[in-house]
Amino acid sequence: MERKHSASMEDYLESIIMLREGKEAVRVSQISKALGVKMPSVTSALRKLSQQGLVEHQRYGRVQLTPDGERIAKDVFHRHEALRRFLAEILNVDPEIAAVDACKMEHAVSPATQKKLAKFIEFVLSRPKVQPQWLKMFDRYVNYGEIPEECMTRCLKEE
Amino acid sequence: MERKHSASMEDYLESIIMLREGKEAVRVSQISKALGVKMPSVTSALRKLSQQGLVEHQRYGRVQLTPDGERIAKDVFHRHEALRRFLAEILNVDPEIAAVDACKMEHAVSPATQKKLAKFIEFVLSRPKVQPQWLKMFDRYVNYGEIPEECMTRCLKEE
DNA sequence: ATAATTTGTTTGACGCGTCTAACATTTGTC
DNA sequence: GACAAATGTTAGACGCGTCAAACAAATTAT
Repeated sequence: MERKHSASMEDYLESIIMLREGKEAVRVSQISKALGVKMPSVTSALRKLSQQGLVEHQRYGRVQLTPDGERIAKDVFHRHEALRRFLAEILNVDPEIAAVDACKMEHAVSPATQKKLAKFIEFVLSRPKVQPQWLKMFDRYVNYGEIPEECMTRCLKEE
Repeated sequence: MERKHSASMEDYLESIIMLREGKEAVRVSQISKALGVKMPSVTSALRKLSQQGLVEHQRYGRVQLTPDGERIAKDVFHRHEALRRFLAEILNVDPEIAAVDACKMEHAVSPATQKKLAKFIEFVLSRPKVQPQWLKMFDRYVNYGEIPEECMTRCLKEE
């Protein structure tokens, strides 16, 4: 689980796995568009990833992940999703902003943190009876400040 | 609140404000050690920050933040602290790892996210009666899996 | 099937942040 | 105060990731 890849290379791998959903294979132009970089950047990134055995890419052809590349791409994607969901569904950050922030933060999350974060999201969101009040309370706290203790207690007792 | 500074430059500013605590002024060597870079890197970063009006630094002299630099440094520091506390005190990530992760993530947090995150930490930690059970429950969830609903209810009713 | 368009690659350049090696200044010591 | 040690700077190089310009292949339209 050593994180020996740069943020950029992780972004390329992640974008490949995301673009591939449903479709057969991925084109350079798609990656370029998805990441907001020009095509030469993609070409050169792919050469590098190819040398590292993470993607398959023949000239003018489609791009595919090797098993190793797939593994890493999924890992990055999971980090991204955990962060995005935490921001959007728990902190109630605007979805657009949550996605953007998650995309930058994902590269900095250690395995230990990732594990805890994933558990935390489960913990907070998985109990449907608790979750709505809880998050509503938080939202109220964000917008209007402290919540009277008695209200807190009353609401939570309803679980 | 436009984030127009690189992660590196933010790190330099943050390290200056952190090293300055208590002491009078900050030396290049201290920054170098704190950030794990060689002194020439510090010198060149300071030149850049100086041109941008964020630090005061005369040759062979001490380093100080300008009001602008101070503002930004504090902002970075607050992001760092919010993340570190979230990871360490809520997710219960190992403190060392939490600090390291926070230090890398801090550059990716938008103002909107920062605001919500700070509120969230307050919300979770500020009510001393609720907080210990709540976090203990999460910890148990992390280590042993799902918690029976009735236990959950019983524990939370105690608030 | 040939021309026009879209897609992809190569080349060479640049900015950023880092480093080493060599040099300069300041500080501490005798 | 001179010398040694510690501290800081300059100069020049490098890796990374990006880009624009020029070129090449593949695709689409006529």
